[in-house]
Order: sequence, then structure tokens, then C-alpha cells
Amino acid sequence: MPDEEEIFDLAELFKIFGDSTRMRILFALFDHEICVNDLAEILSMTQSAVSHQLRILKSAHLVGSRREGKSIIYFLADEHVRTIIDQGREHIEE
Amino acid sequence: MPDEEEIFDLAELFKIFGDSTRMRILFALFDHEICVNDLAEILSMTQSAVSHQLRILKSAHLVGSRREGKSIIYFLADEHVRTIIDQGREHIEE
DNA sequence: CCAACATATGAACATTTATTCATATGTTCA
DNA sequence: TGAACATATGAATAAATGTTCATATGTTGG
Repeated sequence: MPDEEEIFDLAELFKIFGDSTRMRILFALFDHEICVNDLAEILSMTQSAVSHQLRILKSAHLVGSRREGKSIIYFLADEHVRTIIDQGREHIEE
Repeated sequence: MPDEEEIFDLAELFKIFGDSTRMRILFALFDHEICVNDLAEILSMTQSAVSHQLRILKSAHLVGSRREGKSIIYFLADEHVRTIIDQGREHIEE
């Protein structure tokens, strides 16, 4: 049994995957990096809503970002993101 | 990009991992199956609260249950649960 | 430097959700 | 069968969270 802090952190991590909007953002970033505005268009969402969610994703190190001119480009942070999502998809197929 | 329904289901699945109480229950069941009352004691929780959460875990097929006398024994449903949690833990170690 | 563009942020509101309390359902054993 | 035990469930309350609207911050090109 891990200590309470690790359990809490784990729950916080999965909580971030537990929202359709964030999941859609993650999928949009699966193959290629995208800037905020394009994300908003692709997902038919407000720029503000996207930005709020990106902030959450970034704070959990699920995505990273870099500036490119006026835009800020977001991308998936590491392979764990893909693995976790893939495992989730496998679980659903049953 | 998966269809909206799959994304929704995925988010719903991860939402279930995204709660400390449920995560604690899952860890308690990691090594051996346990009945509701024992879970409540181990986790210092109300029997009612545990039962409510077990219901959610079971509806997502993360745990299974069987009756044994007066008690009902709960156990982890499949290996995906362990894999998903393990991947989450790996992600945190950084 | 300033106008236009791109993103971030804060407050407010609405919705979701975990827990508690009371009670119902279901099982065993005398 | 009835009492005692084990679990489930429903309603109510409190807390957490996603979106919107308005606005701030930051960058580029003229």
C-alpha cells in the first residue's frame, strides 16, 4: 500500500484524463503538435476553454509547449501519456 | 481521432481512477480480495461510503464481486487495472 | 511605439460528485 | 421464522470543477 501522498497524486493524475475535453485535446495532439487557436477550431471550443484545460494538462506534465512567433505550440509530453490512454482503450474493448 | 463516444467512455473510465478513495480501494485489493466491512475498517471509512464507491468501480468493471456467506468479497477485475495504475505511478516518478 | 493578433487568467455560474444519514434488501443460524 | 449481521441504496448536503465572459499579458510587423 503506497503512502497517502502517492495515492493522492495518482488520483490527481487520472482525474486529468477523466474529462472529455482534455481527452479530445490529448488525441488531437497524438500525431502532431498544434497551437492553441487551431486546437480551439478543431475541437469547436472557445479559446479560453482550451487554454484553461491546456494549463491543467501542462501542470501535470502531460503536454509541453514552446513559443513559435505569436503562437504557442503544444505537444504530448512523453510516452506514458500514450501508454495510459492505450491501456484505457484496451480495457474498454470488452 | 476516435469517435466522440469512445473518447467519452475513455474519460469516464479514467474519471473513476481519479478519486483518492477509489484509488485506495483499488490498492487494498491489489494483493488479495476483501469484503466490504474489512475494506471499511482498513480504510477508516463508512461502510456506506465504501459501498457507494464499490458500486462505481464495479459498474466500470474495475472490480468484481462474489458472495461468501453473509459477506460479499470484492477483487480486482483484470490486469488492465494494474497496468494502468503502474503506468500512472511511472509517470509520477519524474 | 502602436495596432493587431495569440494566449493566459480571474471571477461567476452551473453542474457533477463524494459523503453522510437513514433505511431497505438479503443471508445465516438458532 | 425471527433476530443479528452484512451490504446496498436513496435523498440531502457540501465541495470540486468546467465553461463563459471580460480583460490582462505578451509578441510581431509597420
